[in-house]
Parts: sequence; C-alpha cells; structure tokens
Amino acid sequence: MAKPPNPARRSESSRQAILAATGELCSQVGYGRLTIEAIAARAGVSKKTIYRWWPSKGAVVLELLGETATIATAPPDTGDLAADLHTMLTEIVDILTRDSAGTGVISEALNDPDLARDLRERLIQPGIDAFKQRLRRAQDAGRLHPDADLDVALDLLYGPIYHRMALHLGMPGPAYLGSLITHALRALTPPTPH
Amino acid sequence: MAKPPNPARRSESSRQAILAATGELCSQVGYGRLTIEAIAARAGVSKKTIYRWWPSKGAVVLELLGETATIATAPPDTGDLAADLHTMLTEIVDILTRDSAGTGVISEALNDPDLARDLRERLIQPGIDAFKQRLRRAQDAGRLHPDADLDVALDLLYGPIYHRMALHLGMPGPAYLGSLITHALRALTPPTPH
Amino acid sequence: MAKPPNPARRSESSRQAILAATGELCSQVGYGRLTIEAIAARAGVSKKTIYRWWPSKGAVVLELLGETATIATAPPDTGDLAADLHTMLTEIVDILTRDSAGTGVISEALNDPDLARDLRERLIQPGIDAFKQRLRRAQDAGRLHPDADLDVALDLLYGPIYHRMALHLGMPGPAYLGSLITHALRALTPPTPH
Amino acid sequence: MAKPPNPARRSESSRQAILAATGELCSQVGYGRLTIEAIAARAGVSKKTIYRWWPSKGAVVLELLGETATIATAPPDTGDLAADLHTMLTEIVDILTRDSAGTGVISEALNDPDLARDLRERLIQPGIDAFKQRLRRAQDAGRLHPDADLDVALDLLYGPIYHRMALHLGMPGPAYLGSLITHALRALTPPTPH
DNA sequence: CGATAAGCGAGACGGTACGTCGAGTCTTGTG
DNA sequence: CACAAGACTCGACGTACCGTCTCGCTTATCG
Repeated sequence: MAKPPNPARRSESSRQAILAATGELCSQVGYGRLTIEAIAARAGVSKKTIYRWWPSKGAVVLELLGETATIATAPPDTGDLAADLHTMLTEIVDILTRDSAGTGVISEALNDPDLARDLRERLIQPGIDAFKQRLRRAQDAGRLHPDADLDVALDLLYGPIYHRMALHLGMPGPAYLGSLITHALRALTPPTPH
Repeated sequence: MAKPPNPARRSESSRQAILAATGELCSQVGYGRLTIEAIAARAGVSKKTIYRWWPSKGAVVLELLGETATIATAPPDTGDLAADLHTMLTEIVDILTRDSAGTGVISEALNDPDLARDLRERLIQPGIDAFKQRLRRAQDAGRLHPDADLDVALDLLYGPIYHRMALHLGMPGPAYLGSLITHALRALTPPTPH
Repeated sequence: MAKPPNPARRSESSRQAILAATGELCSQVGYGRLTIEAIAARAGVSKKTIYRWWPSKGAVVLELLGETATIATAPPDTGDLAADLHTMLTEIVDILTRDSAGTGVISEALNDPDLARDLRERLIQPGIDAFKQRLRRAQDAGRLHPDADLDVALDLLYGPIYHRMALHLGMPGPAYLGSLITHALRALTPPTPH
Repeated sequence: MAKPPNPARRSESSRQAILAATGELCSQVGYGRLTIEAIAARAGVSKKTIYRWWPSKGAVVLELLGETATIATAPPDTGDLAADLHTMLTEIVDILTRDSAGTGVISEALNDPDLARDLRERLIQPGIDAFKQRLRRAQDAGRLHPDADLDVALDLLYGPIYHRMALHLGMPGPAYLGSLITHALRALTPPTPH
C-alpha cells in the first residue's frame, strides 16, 4: 500500500526551502507554535511534499538540527581533558540555548517513540560515541581510572545540563560548567598517589 | 476585563472528578493524546469549568502530580546517606516511569514558560530544598566535604536521571543508581586521610 | 413541580432596571446581539431573576415594547378617515423603524410559537381591535362599503408595511403611505353613484 | 488575508449533501433548532467545508430555497389575471407554509443585513420582476388602470400574506386569497364605464 | 523522441480539538 | 423567600491544524 517515494526524484530545492522556513519560523514563533501548515506556506511548498518525506514536524526540525550540528564530528583533543570536555559540553548548552529547536525536539520525543528513536540514533548516539572515544583516550593516558565506567562518566558530565534544562533551573554558565567538570573528574580519577 | 473566579465558591467535587479523569485518561491513552475535551467528558464536567480553573492541560496534570506526590515531604534520614539518596532518587525515577504524566508535564513545560514556572515552584523547588537539607546534615556530620557545593551535588545526583529520560537512554535501575551515587559522593567527599 | 413565584413579592425596581437595560442594549448592539447575560450584568440583576419572570429574551423585549407602546389605545378619530389611517400606520412604521426591538420580537416569534402567541395577544390584537373599531365607525358613517370585510381592510392597509419590512424593500414614507391608503380605500369604498 | 476559496475545485457532492441534510433537519427540528454542527454531522462533511462556502446557516437555507424554488421563473399567463395572481400568491403561501425554511430565512434576515441583501437579490427581486412583468401585460391589455403604480399593486397583493405571517394571524386560504385579489384589483382597475 | 509516470504547487476535504460564548439551572449568602 | 452573585452543565460556535486527497503542471527517465 504505502509506497515509499523515490528519493532519486526528490526536489532538493524544496527540501532546502522547507528546512530554511522551519528554521526561520522556529526562531520567530518558537517550536510550540510551529505548524506544518505554516512551514509549507512560508516555503512555498505543498503540505503533501512535507508529509511525503517526513512523518511529523518533529522529524523536520530534527533534520534541521542534524543539518546545523557539528555534534557528531570527532571530539576535540587538545591533550587537556578538562578543556576538551568544556568545549563539548558548551556545544550542547549552546544548542539547547540558541533557539527552541533543540528543546522542542526533545520535548516532542518525550511523547513520540518514533521521533525519540530517530533523535537518539541520528544525533545523540554519534555524540555519545565521540565522547566515549575521547574519554577512552584519556583513560589510556592514565588520566582516568582504568576501571571507570564511561556510561557513568557520560551521565555525570551531561546529566547536569539536561537536569537544568528539564526543570528550568537555569542553564549552566562556563564557570559552573568548569566546576561540574572538576567534580566529575574527581569521581573518575584514580586517587592521587601521595 | 478578565475577572478571576471566586475560589470560595469552587466545586470541590468537580475538581476531584477532573483530576481523577485526568489520571485515568493519562494512563490509558498517554499524555500526548490527552485532551481537555476528553477530560471534561469523562469527568462529567463542562469544558468551561476546566478552563475556569486551569490555563492548560499541562496545568491540570501538574496539579494531579502535586496531589499524588510525596516529593515535597521531609527527606528520609536513616543516618546512611547513600541509602537515603537512593530512596530519594528512586522516587523520582518511579514518577518518571510510572505513567506519562511526569514526562508529559516536563515536555509541555519545555515549550510553555508559565507552566515551567508553576512546575518548578510547586513541585521541584520543595524537592530541591528537602534534598539540600538532607545534604547539609550530612555535611555537618562530616560525611561531605565542608566546602562542597550543594548545587553541584544536586546536579551530579539528579542530572543522570533527567539526562537518560530526555535522551531515551533507558532509565537507571537500582544497581546503576547505586553506582551513580557512589561516584557522586566520591566527588563530594573529602579525600580520605591516609 | 414548576412552582410559579409569588408576584406580590416581585421587586419592581429590578423589573424596571431589566427593561431599561434591555432598551439600552437593544439600541446599542441590536436585538440579534442582545443576550440575557448582558441584560443581567447591565441591570445589576441576577440572571435567575430574569428567568424567574420571563421565559426568553424575546419575552423581555416584548414587555418593553408593551411598556413603550401607545398602540393599544383608542384609535384617533378626527373625522378624516384617511388622515386617521395615516396616523395609525405611521405609528407602526415608526415602531418598526425606531430600533431593532420591534423587528427583533417579530423575527423571534417566527420561530417561537409561545412568544408568537404573547405577541399577538398583548400587542397586536388590541391594535387590530382599535383599528376595526375605527373602521366600523367609518362604515356606519357611510364612508366605507357596508359589506366591506374589515379583515381584508386590515390586510390591505397593514400588509404593505410588513411586506416591505420582511423582504427589506424599504419602509414606506409618508407619501407612499398616503398612496397606499388611497388605493386601499378605493377597494373598500362603494362606487360613487354617477 | 481572508483568501476566498477556489470555486472551481469545489466538491459538488459535498454541496449536495449539505443542502440535503439541511432540508431534512429543517423539516425535522425546525429552522430555529437547526445547527451547522448537525448539518455537518448529518451530511458527513467537515464544518469547515460549510463555513468555507457559506457565511451562516441562514445562507445555507437560502441556497436550499433557491434550489427548490420555482419562484423566479416566468409568471403564468393564462389570460385570466385574477387566476394568474392566485397561482402566484399561492406559491408564496405554500413556501411559507411548507416548512420552517422560508420563515426561518426571513426571520434571520431581519437581524442580518448581509443575509437580507442576498435574500432580496437572489429570491425576492426575480419574483418581483416576474410579477411586474405579468402586471404590465395586463396593463397593456387595458385590464389595469394605465397609471396604476405597480409597486402599490405588489404591496396590496403580497402584503397581506407577509402581514399574516409576521403577526401569526393565520395564513390565507384559497378563498380569502381570492377575496384579497378581488379587492386589490378593484383598487387598480379603471372605473367601469357605465 | 514521445509517452508516461513521478514529484510537485495548490488547496479542498473529513476530522478532531481548540478555546469561547451564551443558555438555562443551581447553590450560597443577604436583607 | 426574593434577590445578587456567580459557578455549574450543556451544546454550539467559529477557528486552527491535522493528515489525506485530488487536481493540473513540470520534468526526467525509458520504451
């Protein structure tokens, strides 16, 4: 029945227009008030064209985020672990602070399992992999305890950001971020030999 | 113009019926598919009555959570800090796992500043206060570093839960929670004198 | 069941306030947009008080019309039949032109048999009786054909007014009214003996 | 802003279903209790589709009347003026008696200038034109006074019907209609030469 | 190289829920 | 017990978007 469209014949210009319109509207009215109807109108595109390629507005914004993001790239490695972590965390904070697209997709995904899966697979997991990769290097360099659980590390470092976002406790500034990193590393670092 | 109704004349039975209906529907169809229309119908109540006392469906569910919650109560204090933290964290995990009401309100609040404020003031802040109160006792008992920043402690302990919730990384089980607590405490504990 | 209230204890001041408010609102917003709610608010009266004494907004306006009207009084009799008819018809035209109360009640009565009955019995029938009384005098004076049907006379004289009102053909001015009277009387007058 | 829809793409089947449902409901519950909601439900049509093409329920019923009506057609001309008038007047009486659609639209139009204009232009004026055309022929044939004012004729003949409708005096039967026609013609006919 | 099938814009369609309005009823407290 | 105040249920309003569905119109393969 549901015959999937042929991606080869897809109009790239329409795709671009849709993502552009989505971005503009999202900054103007916020993710909550964003509608497919408005995106189509602003992009000069048929609603059908949007529904042909995306299952929901969340999926469109997700793709927009993927377009913009530098997240999934290789982690920075300056040799200074704390500084690199600071860079990585700051990027997430920026995304969640910049406009409502980031928090919007996260909020939508909380009620939409399909979107949640896409979000995790396309944006989150690559970021996690990069993070772990960087930490493993630090571990190899003896900077972290050799038995340190990297999942725990992930939670300790990224957790505070999402905690503060979810409960509106104020996004962490650079200094506070530094403090968090210090504490987290202390939990993961082998006791300094005296 | 918009004259606020007189709370003294409010029908308590309607309020109860609305909250009950909200709870039932939320478990049945999930927060996302919950509608004011359905709540009114199931509660045998006029939509107007709902709109008279709550600004949005999120606000209704928030009040329902507040009704149910034991969160804001005094924190447990068995003397065993790690065990008490486990109890407190488990409660949050339960709330976020039980049904879609908890995550639903959080997701809604991400796009609705008014709801976000209510959520923080009515549910979150009391919990934070209780948490800090417990930690301060531990600090006084020398269990924590005297200079430990309790905000950092909060973030390190609760952050992982919201991190995993927001990104659908799987909610932490008791064991993993224990591991997190161990790590977090290590970051907050004075170095054991050798 | 439906226990009728005791008219003796009725508050005359409330009644006055309701009718006054009705009149003012009717001129301001028109019969169509008139609501019981607004009448109660403007009159400083409980909605219940209105419903206690009147079955519908149409009934209130009807009573207001009855209060204002001079219709039911004795017909003018200057001896000049045509002039007297002109006076009587002009009064109706005035009522239907002045504000939306007159046409409003008529329009409501078209869909509300109870109101229709009240309208006819309280306002219309007395007017008809007065009209016929005047015509009968003319008949006795030989001014009309002795066999003339007064119902027909009523229809011929008043019909045009309601015709033009109902179909929005423009209410007749004094001159046109005169022409109508002339024609109607011609139909009712005995052929002049040659 | 308010972009009018493209009539070319209009669904004729929806239009038919709407008018049919309107007719059925109007006979069943009467014009007063007719609602757009019920029409949409019965017609299996979205409310939006009704609002897209009609401004109000009155407009829908008006179109239904226009669909049904034979009014605007050429007037009958059997050579017998009185008989032809009887035919024409009877048709109006029938429409106003058949169901509540006719009186309903008239009552609505009394409070809605836009509907009133549509009613007059689409239904009434063509009927008036046909009526006058027939009378002009009678005039040419010497059956009416050459100076007779056809507007007066219209008022004298149709007026009684609307008078009795508006004031609920009982719709005229065939005999009474004949009597009215006789009288009206007497007012419009040249004095018979002796 | 011309048919033909696809994506496309436009936007009408059946739906669902929205948030508001007013009707008419009911409750509470006052005089 | 009539009244002012106003909360209540009910039902309809008119609107907004949803996601689906024709329509013609490119446009880009493939027989």
